[in-house]
Amino acid sequence: MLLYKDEGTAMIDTLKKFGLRATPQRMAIMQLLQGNTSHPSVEEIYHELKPKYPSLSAATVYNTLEALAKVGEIQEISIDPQRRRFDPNPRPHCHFLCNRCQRVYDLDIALEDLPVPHQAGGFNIQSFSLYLYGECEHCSSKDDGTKI
Amino acid sequence: MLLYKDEGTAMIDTLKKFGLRATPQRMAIMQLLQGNTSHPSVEEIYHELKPKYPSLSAATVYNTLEALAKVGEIQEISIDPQRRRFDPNPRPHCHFLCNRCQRVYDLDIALEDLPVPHQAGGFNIQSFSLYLYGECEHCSSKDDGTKI
DNA sequence: AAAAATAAAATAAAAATTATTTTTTGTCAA
DNA sequence: TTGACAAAAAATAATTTTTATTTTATTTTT
Repeated sequence: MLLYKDEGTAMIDTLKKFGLRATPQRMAIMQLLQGNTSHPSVEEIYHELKPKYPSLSAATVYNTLEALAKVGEIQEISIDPQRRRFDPNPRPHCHFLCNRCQRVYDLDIALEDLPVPHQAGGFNIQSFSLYLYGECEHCSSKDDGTKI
Repeated sequence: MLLYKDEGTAMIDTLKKFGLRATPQRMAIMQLLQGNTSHPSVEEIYHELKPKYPSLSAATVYNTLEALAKVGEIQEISIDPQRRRFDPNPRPHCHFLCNRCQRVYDLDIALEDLPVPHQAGGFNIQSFSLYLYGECEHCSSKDDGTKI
């Protein structure tokens, strides 16, 4: 889940555990994700790290995020039709997309209690996502239709 | 909802009702969507209609789908992180993405009964989607890991 | 019926993603 | 150890998806 006290070594251990190499690029991406609740896109991560890692490519950001998602350290969320977003918290939880400012928020709704079957109409259900849409507090408070 | 007995005139009426012009491209796209349960992407629609409408562009498919979604005649679904998909049935219902064959299916789970609040943590919730992931019947029946 | 205004289509451009190539890192035998 | 080989990851290049701009067509107004 990317929450380490002794960041450096713990991140290396996590990567090693899954047979992944601890490259500077990966470490930087993991560090950026640490406790990040903005659900960044590849572009956002790339843009933020590029200055410090001039050789970094967007493809590497994809590779790293996909690798981390594959082993369950982070999760990909597809609430935003425009781009893929990622959440460093891999535990199933609910997400909210503001129709005005397009920000994605975590929402504390207990998904465990949702009556979603494991089997329905011949489909073998392994996981699910609940995405909510509407207006966030900031945007709601602005009655002139502008974004925050 | 794109289910017309007398297709031509009914589609024209629907478009007129929303102040949209009944162009050949739009009619063709609406016709293709009629009763279509495959949740096609822009590319799929474009590819299918291009032979009959050689001047058709992908942008027009986008424009039409977005226009129809805006007035509530169809809905956009973001279950597939790889591309935008569309459903001619605009009523809220559940979708299932097969992790193996990547097909999207409609699922008959009553969303009305789901205990999703209208207000949570300062967020004003206007709509929601429930996306399920797993293996479809066809893929499950193949135990060798291949797609159907 | 012609001019202006609006809407929609297509083309062109940009952004997002994937495939290929290059570079780096690790492994194993000499 | 160290040099060749293999594996992994990074970067570049290419493709695909989406958006912005321009062109064409339709409607409205005179």
